[in-house]
Amino acid sequence: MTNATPKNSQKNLKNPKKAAAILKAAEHIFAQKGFQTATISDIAKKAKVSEATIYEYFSSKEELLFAIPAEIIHQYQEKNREILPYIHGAANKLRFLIHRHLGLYQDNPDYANVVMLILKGNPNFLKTDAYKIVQYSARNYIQVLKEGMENNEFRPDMEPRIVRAMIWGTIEHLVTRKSLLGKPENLTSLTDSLFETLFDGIRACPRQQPVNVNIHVTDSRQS
Amino acid sequence: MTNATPKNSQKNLKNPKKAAAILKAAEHIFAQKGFQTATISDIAKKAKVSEATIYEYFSSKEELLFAIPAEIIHQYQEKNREILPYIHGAANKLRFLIHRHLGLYQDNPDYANVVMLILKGNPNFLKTDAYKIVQYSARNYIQVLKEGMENNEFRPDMEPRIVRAMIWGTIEHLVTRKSLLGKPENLTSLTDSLFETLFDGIRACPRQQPVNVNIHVTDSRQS
Amino acid sequence: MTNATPKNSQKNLKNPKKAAAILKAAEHIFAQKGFQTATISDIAKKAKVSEATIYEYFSSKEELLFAIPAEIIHQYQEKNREILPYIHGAANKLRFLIHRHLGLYQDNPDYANVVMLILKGNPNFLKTDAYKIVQYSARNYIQVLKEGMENNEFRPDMEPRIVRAMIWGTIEHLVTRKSLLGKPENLTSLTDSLFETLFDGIRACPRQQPVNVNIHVTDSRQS
Amino acid sequence: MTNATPKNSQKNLKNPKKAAAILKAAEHIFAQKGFQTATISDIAKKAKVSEATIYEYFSSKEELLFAIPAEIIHQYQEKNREILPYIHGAANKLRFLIHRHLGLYQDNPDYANVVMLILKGNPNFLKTDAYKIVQYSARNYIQVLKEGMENNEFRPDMEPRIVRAMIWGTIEHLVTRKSLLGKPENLTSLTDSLFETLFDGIRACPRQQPVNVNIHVTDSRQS
DNA sequence: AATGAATGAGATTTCATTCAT
DNA sequence: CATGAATGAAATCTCATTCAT
Repeated sequence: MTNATPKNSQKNLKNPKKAAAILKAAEHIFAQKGFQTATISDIAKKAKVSEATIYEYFSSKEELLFAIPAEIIHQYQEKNREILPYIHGAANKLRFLIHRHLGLYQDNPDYANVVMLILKGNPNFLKTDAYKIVQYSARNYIQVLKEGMENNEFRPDMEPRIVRAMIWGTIEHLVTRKSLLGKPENLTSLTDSLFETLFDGIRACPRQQPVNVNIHVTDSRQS
Repeated sequence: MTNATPKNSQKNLKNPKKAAAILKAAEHIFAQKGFQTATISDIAKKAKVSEATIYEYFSSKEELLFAIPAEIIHQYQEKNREILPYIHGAANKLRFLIHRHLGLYQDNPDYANVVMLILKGNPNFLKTDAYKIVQYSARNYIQVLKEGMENNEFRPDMEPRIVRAMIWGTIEHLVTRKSLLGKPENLTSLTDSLFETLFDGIRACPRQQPVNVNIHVTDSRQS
Repeated sequence: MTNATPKNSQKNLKNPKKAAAILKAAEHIFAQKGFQTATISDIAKKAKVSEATIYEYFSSKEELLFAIPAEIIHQYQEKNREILPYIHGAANKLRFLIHRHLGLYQDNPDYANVVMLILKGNPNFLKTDAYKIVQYSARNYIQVLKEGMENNEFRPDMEPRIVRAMIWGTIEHLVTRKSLLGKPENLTSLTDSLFETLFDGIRACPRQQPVNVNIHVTDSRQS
Repeated sequence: MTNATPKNSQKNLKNPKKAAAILKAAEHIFAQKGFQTATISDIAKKAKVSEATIYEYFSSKEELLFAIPAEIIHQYQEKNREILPYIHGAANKLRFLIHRHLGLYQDNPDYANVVMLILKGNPNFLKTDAYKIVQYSARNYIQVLKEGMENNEFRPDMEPRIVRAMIWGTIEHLVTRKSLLGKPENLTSLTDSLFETLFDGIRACPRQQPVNVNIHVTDSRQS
């Protein structure tokens, strides 16, 4: 029962196009119906393969579920890695990460559903390789936050873990709401609000009344 | 799912002690095993009643799940309502709400599991009465935030919905992490970090706003 | 997975009549179709219960199979134990045991099929409690054989284990043939042939031992 | 099951080496796991061919199973036929047959497993050509037994079919025990015990009390 | 001749749920 | 009220087998 060599360790097995089609179908069906309610038969139908074929590519329904994030996250990370160096300043980088993060879910609503409503509640997902990538992606934030502290862009007494928790938590909260209620129609447009609030806090500016300076120019010259 | 005539509209039906025992058992078993994996039989065993008895009190497994939050949230709200008036200032109220919120999950880890890992992912929960209370509880935050804006404790350009999303998101993120990874051992001790970060932001040298200077030049020279 | 308390340790669970009906049906269907070919559905239909009910009484198809011999062997043993004391002489007892043994299978052809064609080839059966009874029943033979050796009914240099193997082997061979080919129509009628051959061997002119003759010569002649 | 035009009537089709390799692999895997549990995939892996290739040589899993005995029995028979004429006396021949029979299984434990635990319980096997050879091999015994009766080596009232059943039954019983329990480590060493018991029976020698003969010599001569 | 890839076809098993007592 | 007993209804997963290359 303890398979040293799991049946399908690499997803590239056999026909990768078909594997991708199955994954896409699974993503959609799971997003639509949830994990338990969705059936392999549904997914097979959508992917236009037989149920048995799905098992040629993924050894169980759960493995199929866990395989969904891999590709999408990989590409997401890749692009981040590519662009980040060109952005100057930790604050700008942070804003970029948030924007990308929200964009990821905005552009892939099925994926958002799967992650927020299904994967997040599944403790087994934590043991997954896909989860490793997620963790890795979390480190991006920490790096940028630390960079900002060294830079003097961010407060030196900032606690990166709390801040990251705030960012992720907020994003996940917003994405989940959108998944369930459809409410924040547009996620990426919230980037700035989120970023600014995070950056400047919510404390009222200590009443920055303008200072009035009266300058009286007296010309002592005799013209 | 929307039962016109729900079998047991009031949970107080029959023996309320037994209903509570069943709920407590359900909370524990669901927290332990997840919704699908948990069986009515498990819950019946834990509650020391027969499976059929559970159906005397709750009309379905899902209704049983959805019934879990009612009592605990009710008491939570009650206490909040009771204490809040005695706290001065919106900031202090906000800090209090955060502390209570974290405390709720910290003190009820089974409940935390059920909410974060099971209920949050179940779209049907939104149709529930129990969810109404949750929504109501969200309004507390909004009220306090608005109070703070009117007070001039919070910035006038603050967006309450975003801020509330940040608070809830962060809290849920932390609680979920604790549920899954056990990691932030102590949740309530994070209250201040969270609150301060939210309040003051992460920008270095905050309040570095330029001073507005009105220059009024009066020229007494005779031209 | 390692159930300390197997789901249905005692078959008497619930309605013993129903359990017996299921067993009888299973015996018949298994005998007819073999283990793999037979389906739970077949058995359920024959027993006039639902498939699920079968699983209320027996936790798996294999357990159901293994449960078949228990009752029948128990009664067989019981009767043997009851009668044996009234039979005089090891040879007679042995003949009786053989007769009973053949009779058991002759009177229960379905049971014979199940044992000879299915159970005998299933290594898991050896771990079964039912198998313990079978072993116990084997000891009957050994006892009687030993009794006969002490009695001087059987040769002192006889090897009980070989003889028992011969008896069991022959019986099983005959029963299997009957199960498969229907050939020895009547099994019990072979008791005597088997017993005699075993008893006297196949050597021609047995007991051809030289006769010892004491010659006592009395001479009445007058010398 | 009775294929009018069996796909591969002669096993020598194509590459006979490969056919033999597949058969050897099948023998091993079937012996190890049983018929149902063993998969074509297992066998293919062991034989280092693809699953499809197996179907080039054998038209079904069951045909593959049934093909296992052919070669081994053929050689066994061949050798028997070769040697038997050189053995004098039916008793010696019988002893030889028993010895060979036990030796066959002793030297081929996988084969023993397959025959005793799998083939014996499969009624379809009886329809097989391979089974014909087995039957033929049984006739050897009958011939020798009859020869012994004509010879006056064996009792004239002996019943060859019973005796053959005893021999086969005993052998199969012993082999099965060894397959399942590993118990009679060495099978061939039991040849003599088995033969002697069969030959001389188990009856104690009838207390050969010496016969007293009184000879009274009377001399009627007149001296 | 050999095989990689695809699938048809079911059977076992599990529970939530019901109902008669 | 409480429950023991019965079951309906599926869904996952497994392989033997086929076929195009």
